[in-house]
Amino acid sequence: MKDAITIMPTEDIAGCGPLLPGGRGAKIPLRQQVFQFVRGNGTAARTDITRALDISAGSATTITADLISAGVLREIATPGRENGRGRPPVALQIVPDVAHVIGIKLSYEKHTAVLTDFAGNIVADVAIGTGLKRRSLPQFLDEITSLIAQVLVAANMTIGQIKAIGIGLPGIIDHASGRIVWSALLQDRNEDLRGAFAKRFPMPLYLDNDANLLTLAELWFGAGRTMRDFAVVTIENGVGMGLVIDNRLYRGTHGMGLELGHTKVHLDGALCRCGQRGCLEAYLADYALAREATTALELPFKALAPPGEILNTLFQDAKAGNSAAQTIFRRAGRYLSVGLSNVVQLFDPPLIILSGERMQYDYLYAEEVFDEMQKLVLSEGRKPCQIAIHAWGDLVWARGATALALSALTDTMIGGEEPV
Amino acid sequence: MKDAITIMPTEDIAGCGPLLPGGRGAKIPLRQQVFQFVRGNGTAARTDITRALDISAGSATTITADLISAGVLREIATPGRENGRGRPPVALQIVPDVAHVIGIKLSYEKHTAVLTDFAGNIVADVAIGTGLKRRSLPQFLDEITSLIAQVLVAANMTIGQIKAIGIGLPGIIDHASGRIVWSALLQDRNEDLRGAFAKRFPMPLYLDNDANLLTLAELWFGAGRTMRDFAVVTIENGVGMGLVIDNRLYRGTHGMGLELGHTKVHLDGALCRCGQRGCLEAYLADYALAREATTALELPFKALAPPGEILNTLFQDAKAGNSAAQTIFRRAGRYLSVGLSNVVQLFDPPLIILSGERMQYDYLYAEEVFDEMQKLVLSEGRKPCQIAIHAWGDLVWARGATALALSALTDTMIGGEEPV
DNA sequence: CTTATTTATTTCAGTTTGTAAAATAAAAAA
DNA sequence: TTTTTTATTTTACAAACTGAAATAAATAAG
Repeated sequence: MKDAITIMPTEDIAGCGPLLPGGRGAKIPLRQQVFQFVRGNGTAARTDITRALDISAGSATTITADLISAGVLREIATPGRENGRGRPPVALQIVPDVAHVIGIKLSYEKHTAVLTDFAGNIVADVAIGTGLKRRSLPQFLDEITSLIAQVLVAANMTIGQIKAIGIGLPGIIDHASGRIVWSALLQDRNEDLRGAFAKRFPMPLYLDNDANLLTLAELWFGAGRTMRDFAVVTIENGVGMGLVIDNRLYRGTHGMGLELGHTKVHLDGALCRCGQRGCLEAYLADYALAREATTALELPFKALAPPGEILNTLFQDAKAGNSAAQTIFRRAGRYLSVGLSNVVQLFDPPLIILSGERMQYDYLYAEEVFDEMQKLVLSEGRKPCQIAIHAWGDLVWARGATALALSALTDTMIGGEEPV
Repeated sequence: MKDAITIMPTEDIAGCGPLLPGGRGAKIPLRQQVFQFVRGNGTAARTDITRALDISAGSATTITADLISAGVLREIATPGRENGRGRPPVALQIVPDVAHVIGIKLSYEKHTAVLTDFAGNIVADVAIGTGLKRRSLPQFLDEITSLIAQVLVAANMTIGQIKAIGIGLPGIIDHASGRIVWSALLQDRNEDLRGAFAKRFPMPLYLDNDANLLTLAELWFGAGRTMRDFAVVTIENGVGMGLVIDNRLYRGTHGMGLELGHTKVHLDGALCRCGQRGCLEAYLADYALAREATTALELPFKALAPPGEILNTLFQDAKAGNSAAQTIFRRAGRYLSVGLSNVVQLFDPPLIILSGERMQYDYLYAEEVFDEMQKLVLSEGRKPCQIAIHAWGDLVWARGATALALSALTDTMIGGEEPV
């Protein structure tokens, strides 16, 4: 079973964006396919395009000429080949400073922002802490404005150079309308962030929830680039999930599906912060573990200690051999197996990426957990689902947000539809 | 909440097949769109096509002329309009006897077959009982051959007129390769039914599992025709599920997802016939209820009584006020709530169709069950998921199989890809 | 140094799949 | 009859490609 688990390196590859064309048989115009291919590979010659996309050489010439005259593509000098016979290919690349975008992740304790160029290269990033618990929309906008200002200073750029902004936050977000249906960060519900943003800034704003941001980050910069279908599961404050089908993010019909954390794994089970009982999250999320920890470790009741700290103590204790602490992790691990097996059973992805910042508790991500997961799955004739563990830096989310902005921006600049 | 539940009539509408074009922005050729539109509506004039598909009148002329000369479409005399002003539209329809298909459902106690024309009209149907438990592939093929022969006799047709055959059966079926990875109907696993079939019959064979058949039936003939996305859940021998996304059947990556019956709803819970514990099916399927019934009703241990009979007794007892019997249904109902809420939580469909032959136990399909389901779902800003209960006759499955055959046949006759 | 060979790119004459607008057809109303 | 209205057909033309021949730019061979 061990070979079914991969610990992913935090590699640094050229190019960004999905490397496969979108939806089955979907005939997106060659213009976009070419653009995405070049962006995906960093640089590419016309022949590469011809071969990779299986189009005629004539089309490659016409389309690249078109994109070059549109200013989004350019030829670059190649560092002389070593063993070439015929006419040398001339490499093309995205013109990086045609446009820039900012991606923002808003969270409970820290907000981050990343500024990238049109080719997806990071130009600058900033992080700010926040003391606020729940904010009004104007306060929220002030925080966003401040983040934008800071990252512009760090990049030594002006707001006019930013052509799109992507924002992600936990909660129920309506991607299509740009409204925040509900979020623990805000005082009120159903706030029209896009509308309010438009009164302060000229460029378009794209919103999504944080799990989708992470999934997008995997699709654009991570393990999912070469995968047509995969699922992403993340355990942080809650248990989040994202799904890519046919190289595009699947958001559910109303854009509020994939709430893995609130699927029920026990009738009348443990209490979840959503008010329900038996949610997967109530066995796995940091607050759930912290809750048990206060009992098991006979900690003094401290309402003020952040769950993160309690968990670290708990983890140290477990490592040191405290069997109560170990039980807590072990039970959580079993529930993780159940949750993952349900994902496999329903979505049948070839790969599940466990992704996020806090992929650290070995007890949760132990081989036995994945072994048990595979056992819980009907395995008649099934290829076992691969599991990849991907620990990113804390900029993942914001990078995902830049992907959101970039893909929308590409839509408007190249025309037509892109596989977000 | 009551308005969120619909009991569907078994209507009889003209036309068949999905009424909406496939995948988002998917540019399927107009030729196919036109064909599907006419088939979907039963009859349609060129103007209807022009307006509905938003194409130019010229294209309508060209394409219909093309389809007419290909022999798949024809003009029919219209029964004079009542209040028409201008030139009367001339109606077009699919030529029904260009081709015929047979759809077959193979099951534990009964096999059914339906023969339809190219427009999807039923020409004949047959059902045969079967005493066999587990068969060899040759025995299986003999049964299929016999069904085909009988339905041909009933329709007074010859095998040469059949251009495609669709077959569905419970188990793990590889739709793409036409192999039966595993089925309780067969002795051996990984049998190449398509290959074996090809040695006896000249026409192509399309295979799928029974839950997908039912979903296809809803998409082609039932409640799903006007829905872009919906889920189908069926409770029979097991708990099955199907999903339509963007007007096409979603099969999971390896074509073996959507095993709702084997998602876990209880760690170390009730024993399922799959060998695992805590599967949803172990609380809901007929064998699970029958298992409890033998305890509660203090029935003599009868290994021979079929679950259906035991269940009927149980149901009568519950109706008569036996509280043990009622508890059994009530618990099953609660688990159904949990299963459905998990479906909503993960897939977020606007509609779940509870479909199948045996939608009869009011205790399971009571309003309270759906009420509880809605309560189990995170409902912040969410439109409540509609529930429709659709009790079909026992030909549903075989009709779904004809849809499988018809859609593949259309592919080859009209060219290109269809949203199966 | 010149010529062949090889590989990359461009040019150019179709083809396919549509559209838009004018022309034609067929009916009811004036 | 003539007008009006709606349906269908015709015709010219555009967009997005393809395939094959022509051209470019390099190395290898003589």
